Amino acid sequence: MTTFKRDIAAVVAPATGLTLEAVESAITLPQHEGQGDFSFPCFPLAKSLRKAPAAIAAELAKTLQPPPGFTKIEALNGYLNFFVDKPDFARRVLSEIARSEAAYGDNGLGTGKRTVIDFSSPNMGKELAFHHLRGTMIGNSLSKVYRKCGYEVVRVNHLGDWGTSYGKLIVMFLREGLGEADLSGLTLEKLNALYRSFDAASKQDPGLEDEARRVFAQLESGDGWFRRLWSVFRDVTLDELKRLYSILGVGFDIYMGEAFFADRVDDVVGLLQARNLLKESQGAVVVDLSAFDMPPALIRKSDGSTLYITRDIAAALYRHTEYGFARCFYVVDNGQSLHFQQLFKVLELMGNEWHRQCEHIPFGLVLHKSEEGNWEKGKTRTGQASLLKDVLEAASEKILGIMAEKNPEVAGNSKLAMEIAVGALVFSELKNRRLNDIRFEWDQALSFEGDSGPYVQNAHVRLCSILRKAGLSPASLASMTLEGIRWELLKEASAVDLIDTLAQFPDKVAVSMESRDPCPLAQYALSIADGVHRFVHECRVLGSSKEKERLLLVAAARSVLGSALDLIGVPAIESM
RNA sequence: GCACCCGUAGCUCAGUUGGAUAGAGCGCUGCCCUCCGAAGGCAGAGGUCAUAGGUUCGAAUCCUAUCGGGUGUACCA
Repeated sequence: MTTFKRDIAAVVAPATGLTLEAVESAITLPQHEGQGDFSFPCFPLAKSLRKAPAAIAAELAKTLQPPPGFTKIEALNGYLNFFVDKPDFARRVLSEIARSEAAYGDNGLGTGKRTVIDFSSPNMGKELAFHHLRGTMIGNSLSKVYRKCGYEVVRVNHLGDWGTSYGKLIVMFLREGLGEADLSGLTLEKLNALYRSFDAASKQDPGLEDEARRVFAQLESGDGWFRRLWSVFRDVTLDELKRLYSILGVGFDIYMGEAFFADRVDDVVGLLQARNLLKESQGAVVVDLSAFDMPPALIRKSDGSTLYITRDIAAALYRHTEYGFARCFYVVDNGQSLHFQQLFKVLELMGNEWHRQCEHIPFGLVLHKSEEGNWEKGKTRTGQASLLKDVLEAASEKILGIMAEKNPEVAGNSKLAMEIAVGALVFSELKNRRLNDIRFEWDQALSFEGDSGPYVQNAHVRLCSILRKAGLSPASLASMTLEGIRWELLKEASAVDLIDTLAQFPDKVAVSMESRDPCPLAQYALSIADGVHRFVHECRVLGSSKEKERLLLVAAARSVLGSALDLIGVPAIESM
């Protein structure tokens, strides 16, 4: 794509007096038929040339020679429209895809740089709710996209395994008369129930909150029994967590929770003190941020225990010295933006120039309908938010029914049903821009029609099916010879459009990276699927006189669609 | 009050370093399986891009204000 733009720039720049870069970045892709394949708008030239844009375009169209690979240049509405030589375009695009395969779309933007991506990061003792899927899959996708751009990526799960919540769990555990003997059979459901009963009990007895804080303070100062309970609670949660991650196809390089940083907070306090940033206020130790129009950062509570910003400072310092990151991303919901503003400001005040390399990647909240009928942030503890495992299960069950109805060959394949369920749920999370709030409704979450994961997966399935019937494996692109391919035969509108779409993949990868949003790639997967469905509908592949050419396009489309699906975390299945 | 985010078709949303005639899906009206998978394709209806100003040759996109919705705002994470 960029090589085509560069070729155009080489012709246009000398004639207009603009730089190559200026021309290249001004070139756009036209939307409508008859406008060619690449356009250069002549409007900015009107002032310097003191001529109407339409006249400039007309004159340039007359005098310029089409660059190699182009057939003609036309002027229309003040635009200079460039028409590619279709067979040559097909040759260049498909050859490149065939040559690079899974590496197609790679770019070296991040070569030699390391990026830490902190995502998912759930709290221990609580079930994963549906809304955790968003951050988890955005982080998962971004880590793949950044890897594709050459970055070395460190995926960190910053577990919420420290804090007053543990005081609450321990208080309830003891209140219910449980002990060592009950630890072996402990489940995450039970821990969740403890949270709920704590909430109920503390409504009756507000003193319980204080007790929980006291217990946490004891835990933090090293109480052995409490430490033992904490450790079991954490393990129980982690087991269930990893079960769900494996269903989702998500992996982490490091599970390092807040507890790990708990005994580094004294160092943080020391550093803050050395910079003379600390101040006592209402019995607590804070960094005053009023000069920056922000509430103070609470470093230590009045009972001496720490808060999560203190541990986040410790974690940032640790990550910087340990990984020497070029970038450190925090994929956390938009509700925490003030926290991250405070965190980055404190890092700056501490004299860390690298605070600029830290970035909050916020995403919109999942809203649930309250009893009053308002849309608001769901709460796991009140049971208002839906659990991720329940949604996954309901989705795969429904899909199992659809499979039995549509394709007897795969009926009863529950593993496949789960892959389709994951594809559906993940795709619907990522097809919209990450900052949009999402309203959770069961019938919408379980809707698999239209622009959905299954639709995109189905396009991949059909390509695989054609390749299979041709006696080829889905990944057979590499083994196909380009010798004797008659490129001019790929001339039907659906074939031409599909090739055009495939050519855009590298640009979409870069856009997704720059915007730190998987959405452009999800939308792109959708447009490949559209193109695939139209192509296989219009153009018979097997047994056609153009079988060799069309089979190559099928294999190339399969390869690019597979890459796109992989980047957004939707399973690229081969039958359904 | 202040801060962050959102407002595009009846509904859910793409489109955003400013470019030509604003696009999908769902729902609605029809059409297409002796044809590699119909979880598909084709056609139709549906829009003052929240509102009002501004910048510009050009604004859904940038700036300002207003309205509406979500979230956060000192000892939870």
